[in-house]
Amino acid sequence: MDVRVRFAPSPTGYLHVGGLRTALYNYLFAKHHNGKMILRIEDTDRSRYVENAIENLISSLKWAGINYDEGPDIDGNYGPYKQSERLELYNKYANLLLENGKAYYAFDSSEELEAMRQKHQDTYDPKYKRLEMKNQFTLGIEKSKELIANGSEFVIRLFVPQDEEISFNDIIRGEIKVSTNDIDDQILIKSDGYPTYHLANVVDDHLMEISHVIRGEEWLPSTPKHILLYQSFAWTPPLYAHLPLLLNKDKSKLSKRQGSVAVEDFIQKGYLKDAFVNFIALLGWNPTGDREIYSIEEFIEFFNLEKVNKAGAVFDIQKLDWVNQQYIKQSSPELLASILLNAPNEYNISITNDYAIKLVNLFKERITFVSDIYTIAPFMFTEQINYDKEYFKKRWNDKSEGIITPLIQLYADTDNFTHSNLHDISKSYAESINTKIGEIMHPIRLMLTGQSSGASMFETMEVLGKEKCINRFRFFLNNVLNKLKNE
RNA sequence: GGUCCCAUAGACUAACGGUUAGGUCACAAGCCUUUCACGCUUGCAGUAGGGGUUCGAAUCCCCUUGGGAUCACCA
Repeated sequence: MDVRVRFAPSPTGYLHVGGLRTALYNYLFAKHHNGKMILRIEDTDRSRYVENAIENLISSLKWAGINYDEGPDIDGNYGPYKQSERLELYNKYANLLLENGKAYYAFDSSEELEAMRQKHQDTYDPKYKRLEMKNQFTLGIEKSKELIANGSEFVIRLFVPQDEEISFNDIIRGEIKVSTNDIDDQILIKSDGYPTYHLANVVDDHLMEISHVIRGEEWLPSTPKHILLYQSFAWTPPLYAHLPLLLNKDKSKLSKRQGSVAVEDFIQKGYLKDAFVNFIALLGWNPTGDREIYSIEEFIEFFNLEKVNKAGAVFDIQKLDWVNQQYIKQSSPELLASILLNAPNEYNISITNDYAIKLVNLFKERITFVSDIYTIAPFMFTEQINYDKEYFKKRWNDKSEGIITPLIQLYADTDNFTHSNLHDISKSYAESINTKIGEIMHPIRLMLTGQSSGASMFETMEVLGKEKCINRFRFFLNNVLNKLKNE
């Protein structure tokens, strides 16, 4: 069997991280089996139309490297790939069900439906009461057709039989059985002529020859309806795999209320694509359990639905950040430099690629995001050094000025301003005056950076360059030191 | 409330029915070091509870408890 899977989001504004995980698993599964992945846009709710939503969705998928084979922007033999462009199809198949007695017309207003639910509120039974409402059964087929001919609004509902058992085999969860007595007479075609998810989904999956439906667990309760639809059409249903949910800290379904859920938010925060994908892939599935970092090729090679977990997984930002750090450490300086150069920052200077490469090499072991360099090392971008009183008290003592002044002259006298030479000069100087190197490192860092800790000092000096270092030393001694002492 | 799904440490997870229940994040300590990180080492911490089946159960079955999803002319 040819593997054909689909990711079928509705364009409600942005791609949810749960959606990305679903898309990713579809992609990994398709690639693993040399199959095809389809992107289908489920835009059958006109009231929820959002400008640019499809473009956002696609750009987030592309960012993550999920390259589907067919979709609204990639032609295939099963298009169109937007449901709003397939309306005749749904109506055609709804009519087929009507003719076969598997579906029927109904004319209830939203007020009447509301009243019906109110009436059965005590038993909490909101299912459609076929024999109590206004439809083809209570009005008769003649009257129904007359109403439609006269322009009455109508919907088409699925006729759900009594006392039958619907069962299907979920790849992740095994056999699931539900009685038809628990299934509602679902609306298939809305009064605006658009299909609901259930009809459109089944018709499209069939016509697009989808072999495996891999989707979120929230769809599990409506899968029996879909099976019933397949049976009503006498079609063979696809295989199903319902993925565990991504969860908030409190174990509820991951939602906007408890933090970012839009993939674009994570892009904007500066997560590396490969890191984010790596983290998402391992939420609910792990090929071995003793590795945390995999390439996308390895994910494709190892992916299998059978090993996907059943229980939901909490989306833990702390671990995401750790994964991102791992990727920063293993990324090329060129890549990191280009990210740094493109990251927004508050400094009105333009830095060279060469300088950016030096910066990422210097700081990449102590950042979570590349752009952190701008916040942890302002002294690399501006001469406006902020000298903190607390740091001064911590890193400067009565002897510091006497120790540092001659050393500055030694630095000024060398033409070889490399970290190793600076280290040698400093070390032999410290030995000559019989002091520990820490006695000179701390004051130097304070003078140059205003900070009490940070990256390797001599490497920092090399990146900064001789001229800036000497100027800052002198400026500090002449203009800053007395102020700090007197504060 | 009905229906369905789920249950290994705080979080992510591994474990043909046979392991001292393994790895990772977080947390703690130590080492490294000019500081802070990185790294390394060590530690803390788990099979929800109760019954079965079995020579043997985290693993299979049942019950309880707990959590979640879903029940729209939204997807």
